[in-house]
Amino acid sequence: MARITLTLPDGNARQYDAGITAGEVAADISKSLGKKAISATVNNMHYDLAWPIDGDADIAIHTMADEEQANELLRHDLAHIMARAVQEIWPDTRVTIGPVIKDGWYYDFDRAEPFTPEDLGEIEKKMKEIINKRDPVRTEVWDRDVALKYYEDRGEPYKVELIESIPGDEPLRMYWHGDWQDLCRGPHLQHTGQVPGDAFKLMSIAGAYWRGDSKRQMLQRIYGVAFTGKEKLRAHLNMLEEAAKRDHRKLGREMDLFHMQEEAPGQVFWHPNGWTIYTTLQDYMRRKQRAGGYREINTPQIVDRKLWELSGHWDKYQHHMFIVEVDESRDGEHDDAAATNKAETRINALKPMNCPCHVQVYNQGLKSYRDLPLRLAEFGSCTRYEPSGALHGIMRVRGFTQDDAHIFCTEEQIEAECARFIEFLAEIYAELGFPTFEIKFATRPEKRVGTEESWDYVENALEEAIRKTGRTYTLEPGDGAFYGPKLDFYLTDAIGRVWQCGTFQVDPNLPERLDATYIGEDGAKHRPFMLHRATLGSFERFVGILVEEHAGKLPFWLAPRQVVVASITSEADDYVQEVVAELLAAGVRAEADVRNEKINYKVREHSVGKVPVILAVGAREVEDRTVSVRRLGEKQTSVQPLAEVAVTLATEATPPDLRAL
RNA sequence: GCUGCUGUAGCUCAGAGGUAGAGCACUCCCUUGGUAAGGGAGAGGUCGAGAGUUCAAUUCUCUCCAGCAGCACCA
Repeated sequence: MARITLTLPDGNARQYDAGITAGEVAADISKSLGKKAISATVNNMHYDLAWPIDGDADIAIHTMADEEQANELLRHDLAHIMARAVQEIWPDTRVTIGPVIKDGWYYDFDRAEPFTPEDLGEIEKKMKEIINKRDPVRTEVWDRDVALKYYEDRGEPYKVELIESIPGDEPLRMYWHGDWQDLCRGPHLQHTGQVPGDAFKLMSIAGAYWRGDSKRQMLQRIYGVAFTGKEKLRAHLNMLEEAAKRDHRKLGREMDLFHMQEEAPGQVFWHPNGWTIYTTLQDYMRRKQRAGGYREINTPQIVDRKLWELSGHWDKYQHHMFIVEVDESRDGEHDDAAATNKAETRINALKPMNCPCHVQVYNQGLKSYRDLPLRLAEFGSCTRYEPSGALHGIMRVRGFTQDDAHIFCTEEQIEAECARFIEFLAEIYAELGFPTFEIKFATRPEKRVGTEESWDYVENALEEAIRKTGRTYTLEPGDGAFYGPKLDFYLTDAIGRVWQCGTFQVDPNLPERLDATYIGEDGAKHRPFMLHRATLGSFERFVGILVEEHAGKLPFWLAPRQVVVASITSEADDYVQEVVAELLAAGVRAEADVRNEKINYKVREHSVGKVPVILAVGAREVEDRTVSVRRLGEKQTSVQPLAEVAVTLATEATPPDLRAL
């Protein structure tokens, strides 16, 4: 029997017979470790205690104290336990797959009857029974034929399909939780009793396509969350509650930022408060872009289909466009007669993107290589017929405005423009309170146009640009557009949700289709590259992110209502107006509250409304020309001279790019 | 778009086969109150839209619309 050497994390090496299991190793190290062990990491692979180790390896034994591994195991075991529970309650249910995800797991089932929320309780109860039984977990490796036959006989077509999709040389591993069996890569715990029965919860039921393919069967997915202890579960549920409180749809209503209604699904009715945030952000971006070498333009909203046919969008994205048909023969007096005259009907589309229009601006007049790089920016209002199920508050809408720009440049300029953009974006994100962000680099997809050399060059330029900014990125191989690679910029909000905002895409295709050219140094016509880029993405989404990130308590300069001056007695009313006037003159968004209400009431109402500063004035303040300053979230107040407060607040109200250093 | 759920006053929600209720918000009155809800009165609803069953539908059934969760999508 061959001998192998296993090296522990402390560097200690031990000799064993090949084929020893991780569990046996743990027991050999110490009796107590043998009891506490749940799994092992063997050469960076998460190993089941029951799996044999065949060669020399680094090994680390895990116990429940190793959060990462413990979570993975217990969540995966819970997936199996849940599937078993479901099949025990409803034997006619077919099982499919059940992976571990962030904070928990899901399992997809095929069952004629829909699961109801009440069913979740029943399933949970059954799961707890299974956990209490402490059923042993057992694993075996099976031959393909045996496995296929097994699942065919049991009428589990999804499992059969799964096996057929697994490459032939991979071993098929089976796991049993008690008598219940599932095809599974593992690893797992040793018995069902190791799963903490009080630290999991079934969360929701939803539809999900088999194999993620919308053309295939829709299954029923049950989501669960699980942790190593019940305090952690409670903390997680608590976090979800907090997240719900800062939902921009809820805050949007509470802060009177915007509303949406049935007649215009996916489009925003901005109220004064929300529009203040929006325009403040837009003014800021306009200044940043001007300083960043962009020229701002504006292009039409409704464009004849001919242009979309030329650009290629009519072919591929027609179903995502709002089509506007206009009878050109209409004269306003004989609508009925004219409407029948189809020959004069003109078909337009609301622009779903700005790029083709920007090329039209570029194409006016001859361009020289001296004009490049030419950076054309537009706060472009776009309309897209997004699928109904995709809409989400103001984060995913049908009508939105991008902080869009297209940079026309030569191939050699791509790298510098890319680096320049990353710096541009990084500064803006930092000023808006997001010092860190993630870059995803999407490279050439399977289906693509262009030569390999060109892809090599452009991908290399982007990579080099990122490198020069000293930033890191994650590679998304094959995720690029069919015409070129792209960078996407992601922000993480205060509760860990990730949002795609910025983007940078290299496009040699559209200039080709729309025949954009420039005259080179050699006097000949050349084809420019087009770089699509957006910093915030869309104002709608970004306002939503800001609201959620700050739980409505926006930075002072972005807060729609910055200061409320509240009278304590009506004798102070005149002074209140004076204070408001002085603050307004200083550039602060101030308003008066001289309603016949107690100061307690006013403080509460404006605090709930997330007004960052409340200035209360009564007889004393009138006398001394002071104000009592109360900051949102703080209990104590301080009485300060009005003149001083006006200066302080005026400074805070200044956007970050205009502040003196 | 798909699966499931939901739609009652501005908001949060209760309700029942016989044309509706609470709290907050709103209006008016009293109260001039010192930092998170003072008191009283009043007004406010084709119960998402349409069709069907019924003597009778907001309630039951169907269709549509919108929203929510997830999936798919996000050029």
